[in-house]
Amino acid sequence: MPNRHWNKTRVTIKDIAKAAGVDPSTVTRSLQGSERVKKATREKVAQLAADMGYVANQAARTLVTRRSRIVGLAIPDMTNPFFADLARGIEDEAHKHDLRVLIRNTEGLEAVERDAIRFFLELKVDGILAPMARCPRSYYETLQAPVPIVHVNREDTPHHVSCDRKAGSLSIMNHLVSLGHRDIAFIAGPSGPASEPKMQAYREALASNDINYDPDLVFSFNGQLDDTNNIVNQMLQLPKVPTAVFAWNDICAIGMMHVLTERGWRVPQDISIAGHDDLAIARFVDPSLTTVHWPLYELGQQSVRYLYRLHEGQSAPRPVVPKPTTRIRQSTAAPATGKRGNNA
Amino acid sequence: MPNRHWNKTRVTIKDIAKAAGVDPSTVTRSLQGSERVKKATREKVAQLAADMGYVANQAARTLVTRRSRIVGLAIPDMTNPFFADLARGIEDEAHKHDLRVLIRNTEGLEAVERDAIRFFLELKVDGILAPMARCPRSYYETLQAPVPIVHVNREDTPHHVSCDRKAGSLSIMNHLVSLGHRDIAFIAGPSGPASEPKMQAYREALASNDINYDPDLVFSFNGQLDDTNNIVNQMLQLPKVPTAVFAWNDICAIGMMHVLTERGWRVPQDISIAGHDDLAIARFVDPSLTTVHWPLYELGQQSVRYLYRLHEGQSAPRPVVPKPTTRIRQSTAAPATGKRGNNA
DNA sequence: CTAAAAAATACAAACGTTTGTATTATGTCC
DNA sequence: GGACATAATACAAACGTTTGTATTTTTTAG
Repeated sequence: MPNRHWNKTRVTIKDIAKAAGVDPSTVTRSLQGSERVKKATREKVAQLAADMGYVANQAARTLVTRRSRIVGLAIPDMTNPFFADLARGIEDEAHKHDLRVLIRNTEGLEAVERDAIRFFLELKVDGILAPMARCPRSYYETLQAPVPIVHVNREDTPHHVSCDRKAGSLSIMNHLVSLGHRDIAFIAGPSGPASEPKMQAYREALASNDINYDPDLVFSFNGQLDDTNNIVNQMLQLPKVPTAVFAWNDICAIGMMHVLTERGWRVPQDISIAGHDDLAIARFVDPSLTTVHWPLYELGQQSVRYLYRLHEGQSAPRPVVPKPTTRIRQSTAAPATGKRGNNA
Repeated sequence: MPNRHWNKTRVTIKDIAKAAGVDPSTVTRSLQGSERVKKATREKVAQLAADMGYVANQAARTLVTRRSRIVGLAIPDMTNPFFADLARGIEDEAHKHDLRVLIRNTEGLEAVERDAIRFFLELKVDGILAPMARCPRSYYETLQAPVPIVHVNREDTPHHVSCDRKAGSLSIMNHLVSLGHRDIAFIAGPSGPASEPKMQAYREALASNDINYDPDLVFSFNGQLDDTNNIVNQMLQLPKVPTAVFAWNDICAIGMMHVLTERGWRVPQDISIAGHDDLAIARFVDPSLTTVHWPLYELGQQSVRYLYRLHEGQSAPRPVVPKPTTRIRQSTAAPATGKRGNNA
């Protein structure tokens, strides 16, 4: 017969104390492994706790200690593999500091993000990690949270861990130009503070190579794979189809490669495609994707380390994260000279 | 100057009470919107709370109410898009019951899964959702948790929500047989309780079509995209390369299609590939993937609903979830008659 | 104007830990 | 065997809410 009474009395530290014939405080200290309590007692308590199925009450613990050893992680879109390496870095590092990571999905919506932050604050987490947070800087500035909130991949907030957001984009743009491309499309991401540096890099690279900026060559990607269809449609209708594309991220780049191939365009012969992030799949697709390697794992690690320092009240120099680098693969080549695409 | 003192005194209900000149109990009731307190007082308190930047202490709340309005979600692999729809269903439904969802990654490891469960239990969540949990049934049976633990996509545990795990596999196998295939490979997933029904369906389908079961045609997939390379390698070394593959899931199927294409094998002309789950990408790849549509969103919804019922102590009939159905697309066709592959 | 009913608020205990301090038991040394 | 140090344990207050009950205030009605 399945258990139908969920509110059954739980085993508390007091119950163990009673069973062991000691004071609750001795039980706590035993469970903490304190040297202050005799080894025999410690073992007795441990045994009893196990036998009685004791489960600590984190709520009570948090209440009195005022710390939870939990860090909150607010993630826009769990399914985006971009967060895979990042989360791994975060969890690995958190584990080293005996911290637990709790994730909340924000769906990339400001309202949900705010709810998530508030939720974490109510939970009395020791700190909050917010990669690619969508809420404006002003929100975080006025928040005055009692625990550190560290942003990842964003540079305009009080506490953040990031790496040179323009360097990678610049060098991949220069790569395209050096191959001979002049009509280079840029696919911007969902708008927000994270979006600007790439755009800036795009324009700077054009300028420094004496190429005019043409707003018609800038498209916008909503983050969903399906959207690449629309983008390609728009792009192919241009009087002069660009010879290269610098896409917002690998997802976008791969999606576009797919659609273009379906439409009979060969990558890189007819059109070059470059991505951003260097997700695991980037090496795996055909042709393999030229992209910017983004040090996600390190960003994750460093952000936890930084958060921890702040929480400990230590002076916290902004962490150093390796520079992004370009990975030149097969999806980029010199522009075609003759007819391109399937309208030949 | 950035805030360096994180342990600064927090605003509590008592502070508000003092400021408003009322008792703390009145403040709580005001914040809860209780009719028992005068409207004017309620508004005054609300205003004060906002002005003073009050943030409730969930720990204290949980301690006294013995419920947290949080459900824990232990997920093996966040990056697997399989969980995208599932999580969406879960979060949508949870929201309806004013529950928050907290996610913890288990990396598909039993030890981490156990830690996650314990962690949730200590956090005094109202219930735990464990899709594709890896720990053996015995673990959950003996756990005697004080809150309901509901498994999703698994049928051997006390509380679970699932749908007919064999029906989809059977019908896709029959589809392959009806196309004329007799040498059908099966790619099994990471071992575990979730793995068996598909395998059973595979064998049953073979048996009912008078096809001998050949253990050489069964491979094992570790869940990582890269692994499809090894699988294809092994498969192509068989004296008689199968004409169709029923893959563990869409990820596996898509990976294999990719590798096969690289090796010069055409899908479906040279070999048919069928997947399982019907992820969003399944429609998008080329050729589009024949697969089993798995009602993930509904599973997510129902599991929360079921969990909630259990938690409320209500009688909880096992939820009904729509049957999985097959989606016949372009990756399956009748077997080739002549020479296949690139060794022609 | 008073008594009773209703509305609004105050009181106090409880939830399960942790931790500083006080107390008791044990051991050590001359 | 006493004086002391040390080890082991007990005591008690606190963390910030919630909630049942008691109390006060206001309203209503006769």
